Amino acid sequence: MASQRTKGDNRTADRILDIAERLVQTRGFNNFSYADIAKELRITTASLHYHFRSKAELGHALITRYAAQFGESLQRIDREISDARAKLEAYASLYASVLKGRRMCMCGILAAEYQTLPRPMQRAVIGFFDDNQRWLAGVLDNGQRERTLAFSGSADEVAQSILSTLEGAMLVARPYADLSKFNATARHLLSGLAN
Amino acid sequence: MASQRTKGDNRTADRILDIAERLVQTRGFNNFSYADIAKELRITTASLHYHFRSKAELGHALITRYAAQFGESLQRIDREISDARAKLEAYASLYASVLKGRRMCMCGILAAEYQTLPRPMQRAVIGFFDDNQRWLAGVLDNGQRERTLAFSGSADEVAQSILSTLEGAMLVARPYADLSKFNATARHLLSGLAN
DNA sequence: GTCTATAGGCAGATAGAC
DNA sequence: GTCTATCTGCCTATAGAC
Repeated sequence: MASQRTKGDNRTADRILDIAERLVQTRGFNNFSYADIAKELRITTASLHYHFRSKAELGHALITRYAAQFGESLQRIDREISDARAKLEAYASLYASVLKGRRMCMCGILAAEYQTLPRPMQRAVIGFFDDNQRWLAGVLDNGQRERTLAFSGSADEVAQSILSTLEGAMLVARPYADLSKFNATARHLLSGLAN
Repeated sequence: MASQRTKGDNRTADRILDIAERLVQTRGFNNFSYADIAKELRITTASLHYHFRSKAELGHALITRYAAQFGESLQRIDREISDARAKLEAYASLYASVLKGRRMCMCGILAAEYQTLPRPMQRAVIGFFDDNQRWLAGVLDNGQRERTLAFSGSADEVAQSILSTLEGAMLVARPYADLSKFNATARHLLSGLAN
């Protein structure tokens, strides 16, 4: 199918994605409508369908863009920080900054709705988690070799554990609107990896 | 308002709650309908409204019952297990058994939808988390005194951390339908509290 | 690219008979 | 307690004019 990239001007498509992204991260994929976006953007829902033929397609585009942006953040960490422990702290800060906006990690909230999502979105959520875990495992491996990190079990298992803990910390802290609840968990998590 | 408790026979109400509970834990509160329950129970949606006047009321009853059952499980742990570390393992097993049924913790999935929930349900979700954290903090305090557990930071912070980690481990593991992913995180979590 | 108009379905909820 | 019938509203999506 022709993606919106093939259409000349995609500033509108980007603005749609911006609004939809915020709505997904605050309300979940099934709990916002084309009407919500249309109202905010001051266009009609019919126009939205020109940019994204279906909500499923919009949803898939959302995850794709989100994962790409997150990947860029990880590359920036790799570029600017060499110490493994500092990398993990920067990683946790990515989550904290999302939570600061009263949002969940997009794939965290989609994981909660997983069984109601269209297949392509399900696969993309899994892909996001896999990418994160792979990156974390790499950081952990390096840290262990350089003796700046210490942990028992495999790097994969600990990577899984870090991802889960940060997602859970966001999930639980958000209803309280209390960033310090998140930070306490992140701090405890990282202190367990100190050498 | 007259709750369904005041009405003579509440076997039907209980069956409604059983079905709705499973639907919430697999799909989320906003992603199932009275029609779903009605079909499974072979009654009409109009009859459902006799037992629970509104979906909001049904949702509140769901959390209340879930929290009460969970509380009973905690009491049973307190009764049957004295070692603090073994209590935490039993606590993690509660989560594992929920996940085994492809379900999320009810309040975990409701936390993801938090901003779309009616006020009374929001308060009940917070209450569930508070209760769990309080119980965990008590276990941690005892374990620290008896030197069977060791951790840095306050018992409250570590309790918060345990709750968050287990909720997150469920959230992330469920799309993979892989219990071992959950277990790896739970094991890593508890190993960090060993003495 | 955006609009009006509308289709077709599903949601939660209520009235009133039995 | 359960039913039929119905209401109102919202949802995603499409046809076709501009």
